[in-house]
Amino acid sequence: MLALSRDHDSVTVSDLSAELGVSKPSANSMIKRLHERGLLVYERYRPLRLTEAGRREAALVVRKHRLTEMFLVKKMGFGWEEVHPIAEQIEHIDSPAFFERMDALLGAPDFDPHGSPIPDRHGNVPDNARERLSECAAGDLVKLCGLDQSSPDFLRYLDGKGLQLETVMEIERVDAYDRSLELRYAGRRTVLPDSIAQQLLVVRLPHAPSSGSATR
Amino acid sequence: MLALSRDHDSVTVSDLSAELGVSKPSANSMIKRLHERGLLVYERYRPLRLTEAGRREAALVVRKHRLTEMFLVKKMGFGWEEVHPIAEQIEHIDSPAFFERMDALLGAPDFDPHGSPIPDRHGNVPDNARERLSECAAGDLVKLCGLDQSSPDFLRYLDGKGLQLETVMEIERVDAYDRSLELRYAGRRTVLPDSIAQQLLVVRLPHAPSSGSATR
DNA sequence: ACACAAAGTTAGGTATATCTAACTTAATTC
DNA sequence: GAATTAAGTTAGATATACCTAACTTTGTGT
Repeated sequence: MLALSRDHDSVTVSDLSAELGVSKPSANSMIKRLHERGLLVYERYRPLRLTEAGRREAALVVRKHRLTEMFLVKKMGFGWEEVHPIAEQIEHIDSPAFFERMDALLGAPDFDPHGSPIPDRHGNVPDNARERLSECAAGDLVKLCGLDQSSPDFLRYLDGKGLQLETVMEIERVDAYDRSLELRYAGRRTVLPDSIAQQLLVVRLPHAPSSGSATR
Repeated sequence: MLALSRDHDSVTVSDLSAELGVSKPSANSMIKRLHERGLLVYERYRPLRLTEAGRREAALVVRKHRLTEMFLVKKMGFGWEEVHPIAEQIEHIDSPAFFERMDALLGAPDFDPHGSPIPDRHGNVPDNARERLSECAAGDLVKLCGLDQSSPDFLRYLDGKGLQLETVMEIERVDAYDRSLELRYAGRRTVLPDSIAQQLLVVRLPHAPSSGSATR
């Protein structure tokens, strides 16, 4: 529900049934159960919305998932492309102490290894203003800080380009016709198609001082 | 099954049903399912035995459980009395890579935080010759290396006595009547009742050289 | 405003895992 | 060795989570 409501503001029974790989009647009865638990707003034939309690409960599961991904990468040496299926299982472990310990060992991180925000223990999601790389202009200096999608293939593609979170990139040129970007970062020069740039979330940095001008 | 077959050599339906907290018919049908999967030997009205395949499969779950306990204690800072319920959940995670990583980070330990042996990745259980503290005699020098029981209360009791795995103890005196033991270790002198000593597994060490005699 | 397609719902069926109650087999005691 | 008791099993009920097929509602296009 929470994932689907990011894109479309209201979610349909069909969306859920497709997402979960179950029939529509099955999705329907799950929805009714969640409604009885007060986690979503349900009226027959109407689109669905999470209640605040539902959104919070979902965010707490997301918190466990993303903390786990971070732990797997930072403390256990996994690559960012392998952690999702493991975290999907561990997120269902029922032990507040376990996840609190992870959080503490990681230094209470705000973002997971894919740059997605980790909700706090009350279900509030930290939000930083990020924009898509595809919306930036030539001359901009930006830092990669999130991904719109985290499929293993995509992550390996980025690995192949030497791109990681926190990589600082300078946009050299934007092609007027296909909107592909020519970038310089970490001593390389790369061209990314617009389709990829749309999936990369960045923060804009103050422009690099070309001559030696101290900040301030 | 595996846990129960440690004590009694053959296991009964009632034992299992009591252990699992389900009715005997439920235990019975579980047993039949395991029999169909070739994991245990079952004939109507006869006692049960694990097959070799069953014993191995069970040992691999125990491996995951004990590796997890070790990881929680050594890498995440939990106390030995808190890890069992968490490990009971994590042992069911389906990810060979996850447990391999744990094993590697821990340096392939042979024993868990309670001194119980960790089966290897083929389901073989390392066995070291251990005996009960209650069977030792005055004058013996022993090292605590395992527990027969690991309930949180028992573990906290041991914490209170300053007893941990690897603690080396000298047996000062064994009471002829109640068989309680007077011990010296870590700068303390303690009396343990026989009921406790029966639960402590130790290895016997060569006697302390009272005068300066070099080993060899 | 009506028809029609898409989405949502209900009804009813199947499979599974549990239970209780009744029955069968095995083991023990006199 | 027969009777009694404990253990094991079968039969049948209940609850749950899914399914397919049939039906209802909504909303859109002409």
